Amino acid sequence: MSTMNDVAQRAGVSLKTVSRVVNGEPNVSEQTRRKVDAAIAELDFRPNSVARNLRTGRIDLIGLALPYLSQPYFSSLAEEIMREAERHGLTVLIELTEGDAEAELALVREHGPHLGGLLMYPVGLSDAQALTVARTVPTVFISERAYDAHVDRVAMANREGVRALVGHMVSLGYTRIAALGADHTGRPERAAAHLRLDGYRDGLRDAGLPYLPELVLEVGTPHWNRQEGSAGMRRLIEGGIPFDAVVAFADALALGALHAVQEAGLRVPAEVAVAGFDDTDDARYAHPSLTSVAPGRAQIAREALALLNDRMNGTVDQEPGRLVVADFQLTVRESTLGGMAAWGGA
Amino acid sequence: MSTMNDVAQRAGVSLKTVSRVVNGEPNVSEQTRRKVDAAIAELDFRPNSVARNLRTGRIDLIGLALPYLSQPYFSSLAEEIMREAERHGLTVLIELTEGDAEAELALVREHGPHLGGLLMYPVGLSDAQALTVARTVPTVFISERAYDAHVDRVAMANREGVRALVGHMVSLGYTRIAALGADHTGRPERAAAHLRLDGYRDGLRDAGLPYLPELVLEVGTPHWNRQEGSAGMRRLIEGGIPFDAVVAFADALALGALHAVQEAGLRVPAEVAVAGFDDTDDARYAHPSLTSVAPGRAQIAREALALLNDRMNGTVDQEPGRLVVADFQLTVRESTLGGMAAWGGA
DNA sequence: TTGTAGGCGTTATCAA
DNA sequence: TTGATAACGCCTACAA
Repeated sequence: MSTMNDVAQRAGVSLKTVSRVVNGEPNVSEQTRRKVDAAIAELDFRPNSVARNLRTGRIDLIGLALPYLSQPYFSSLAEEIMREAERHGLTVLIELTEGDAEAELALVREHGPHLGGLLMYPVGLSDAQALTVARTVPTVFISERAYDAHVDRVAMANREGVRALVGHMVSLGYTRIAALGADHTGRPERAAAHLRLDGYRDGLRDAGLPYLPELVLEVGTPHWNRQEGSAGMRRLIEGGIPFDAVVAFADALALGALHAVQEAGLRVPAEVAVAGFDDTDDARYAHPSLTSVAPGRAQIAREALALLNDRMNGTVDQEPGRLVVADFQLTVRESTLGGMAAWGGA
Repeated sequence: MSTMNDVAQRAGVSLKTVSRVVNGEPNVSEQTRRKVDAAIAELDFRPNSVARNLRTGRIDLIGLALPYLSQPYFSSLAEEIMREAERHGLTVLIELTEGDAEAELALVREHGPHLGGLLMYPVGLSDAQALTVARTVPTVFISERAYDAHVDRVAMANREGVRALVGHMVSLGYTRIAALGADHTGRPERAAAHLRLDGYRDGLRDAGLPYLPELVLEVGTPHWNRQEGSAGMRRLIEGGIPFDAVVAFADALALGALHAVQEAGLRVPAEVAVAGFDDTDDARYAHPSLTSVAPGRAQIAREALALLNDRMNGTVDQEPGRLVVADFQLTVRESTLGGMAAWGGA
């Protein structure tokens, strides 16, 4: 690799002049600029970002800490974030935490000081630990859980999204709407479940429908997967409790429910309507295709990077602790609306 | 952040002595070492890797270039690679190419010179471009396509895997076995399709079965998704060509096929057996659960990092161009074996 | 066993 | 508009 020095010699100018041209600074004559540009091209010079970072103390590398990459929500979130980071001229270093507080902390201890910023989807972190993280490196959380510690955060419209889902069901004439995925442990890391249940209650209230505890299904583990969804739905069916719709708090739960409902010989949506949350690809390709709430992944990525950028550049005097809630979108498909769309369609 | 200088002052020793302690070099008295360690702890000193890298020219950062992250195969591969990289003390910087040769090259131009190594799943790269990449930075390809340019490579057992799949079908008594996902364009970037078709022929030959072109289904696009699988299968069914098994070249195709077969009122596996390739989570959770070939992701990650590590450290005198083919595993589930396993089981 | 001098490639300072 | 010189934090070579 050629260095700035090589370019300077070749162009017959000083080091600093090359630096000026490279960084687009003013006060360089057009003629000099051309000479330098030519030399840069000839030598295929590329600035050494390591050296640049050392000198400026600014780092164009941000960390992205996620529990997993193999779950559709996280991998598509990661994709969006990487695209957005590129727009900001930032490079993304991905770390997996597996949802373990110790791993989340270790990562920050290890890499934090050498990162320009950090986007984290915290799982196990306590309030105190969250503060430690945010003190080590400019941080933005992507999380449904609110932290006491003041950290900038981007969240989904959990409550409003489910509320709209229930409203949609009601508008189609369904009245005995089950909720799938509730949590009654009250543990803070299950905030998404709590907020979505709140939204479910809101939706019922909007419609003047009663809240029936027997229609609210908890699932065995905090993992919202198809098996849990399927098992939960089977319990409801076997319990003989009448219902005509299911609002699941995640697409995976909804897909499991879909399976159990169909296995029980019930037609979807003629006899039972089903909807999910997340709008994953699986929802689009399911049979029937699944109505779902799209949480605005692109916006989440955009907002998260905007907040982080502010912090990194110090271009904001507001205290950390800002909250942005992304807009959601209700994506209606066959599982609530019937056979209008073709299988696999949007 | 405190620097080595701060530590040196605090401990009352020279900069170099601190450096020795930090890097675990010999020739430091136990007493001095303790003094320095104490100062390091008090100041919470962490070596600045930027400065270190600038000086040593060695970088513990590797790039991982993938076309997408939102497809299950790539996200789970990325997970495995990150786990393995951590074991090697390497940090992973992920880049998305979207399968575009220009993006693949740009990424290498931009970041290549400042990376310790690169793992790439090339898609659009020509032979000449592959050489450019490998010259810029120590590179290992994860790819089914063989490049003329000598670059180390890790691949799946495409041919052997499908051959085993066909053998499995034959052992269960199926004789009219369709292949789904063939490519007759011969384009090099579709090497996986070619090799898997070879494996299909091998399997038939092993069993003394004839190769019947009417049972070999091409899909419309190079994208192996459910819709393509479903459409392909429908063509076969509507064509009235008798068949009793389907070997799909990807799980997504198999899942689409499963759907089309069931929609046509055929029972799986009683009337038609179905199998895929990749062993994604979707295969495990499908209904019926899908028999598939597990391509050995963990081993692919392990071998790729082993090869890359060799190159980065120069601990190998072999020319680049080594090839490692990962072991595969046939995962038999309900879609070929019947209702022995519970839905959602392994 | 310990320390000094110099330099990695870039940007910042200040003078010309 | 340009350039000489110092500095970022660390490691290597060599000297003490």
